[in-house]
Amino acid sequence: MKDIESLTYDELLETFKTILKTNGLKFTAQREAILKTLYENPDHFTPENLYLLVKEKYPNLNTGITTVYRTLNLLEENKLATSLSFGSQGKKFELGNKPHHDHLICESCGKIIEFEDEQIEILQDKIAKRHDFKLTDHLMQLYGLCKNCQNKN
Amino acid sequence: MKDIESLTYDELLETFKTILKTNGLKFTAQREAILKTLYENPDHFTPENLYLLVKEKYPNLNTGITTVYRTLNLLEENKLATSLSFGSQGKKFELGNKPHHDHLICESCGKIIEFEDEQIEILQDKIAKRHDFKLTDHLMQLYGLCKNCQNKN
DNA sequence: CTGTGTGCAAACATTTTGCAAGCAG
DNA sequence: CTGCTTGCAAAATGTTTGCACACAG
Repeated sequence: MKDIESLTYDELLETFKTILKTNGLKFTAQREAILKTLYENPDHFTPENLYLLVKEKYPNLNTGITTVYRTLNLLEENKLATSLSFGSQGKKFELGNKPHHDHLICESCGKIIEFEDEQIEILQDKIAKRHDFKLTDHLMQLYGLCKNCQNKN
Repeated sequence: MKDIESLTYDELLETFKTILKTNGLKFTAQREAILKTLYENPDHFTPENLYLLVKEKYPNLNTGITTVYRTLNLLEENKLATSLSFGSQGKKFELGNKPHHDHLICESCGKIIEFEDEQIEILQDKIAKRHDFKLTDHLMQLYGLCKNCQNKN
């Protein structure tokens, strides 16, 4: 499978429909609305944020937050989305199955920058090997102040 | 200040008392019980786990989980403890102010192995610089299967 | 004594679950 | 039609707060 982030929306939608069919699940308007909202806003969402945005964009669907949670979990189980745990509480989700990218998080304004670094990947593999671990995933988050917020003070 | 993890318990206790005094706070039996339990069990605790262990070791103090939370937050604010956010929910705490160490986490048995790697630190600084970030902290967690759990299958 | 600390219960915040009605296939 | 899906309300977690009493300094 291609990386999710390089798919057009139609390709993504097809992938999603295939997953649903394979699992005997149904394609519904709410599920599509959530997928599309994630696709069109390449940010990191809390379930709450996403819920509000979906309600705003598709008010007639009257989507419940329960459905947002259920859909996000469904997407994550099928590798169409990824969740991140942050400092204090809550989770954030992003569309895509990006095994090799990490996050820089501004502690002042909350901005999240994604980055990739192959050398980090290589080092992680070495470390895992050193401890007899078979790696399945990793999480790296760098916290600090972004350029803007450094200047504010 | 020396690294927390190299302190004897008495030194740690003195550090804690100094912090309390400096902040006009009081040294209580519950706070000591929690600190001592953390010191004697160099593991990663959820507040719940720690609460149960403290209750078991010091049943007469009748420590409440509220106090455990409050004490952990107090320790964290004063850099005597660090908390980690994990996958789904909850936090884990560990004693110590260890700015430069990270975790390997077994997804099967939950075991946590700590490691340090200077090269990773160096790379992180480079990445931050590349994005004009001023780093204050970082979190790196590698998920996988430990040796034992690989063999189980 | 004074004011901080404590445990309890209640409040909160986030996420999950039970259920009856709705709708996709 | 069948049974998966939905929204709602309620439950389940994990964490914080209000309060009256306890106790450290």
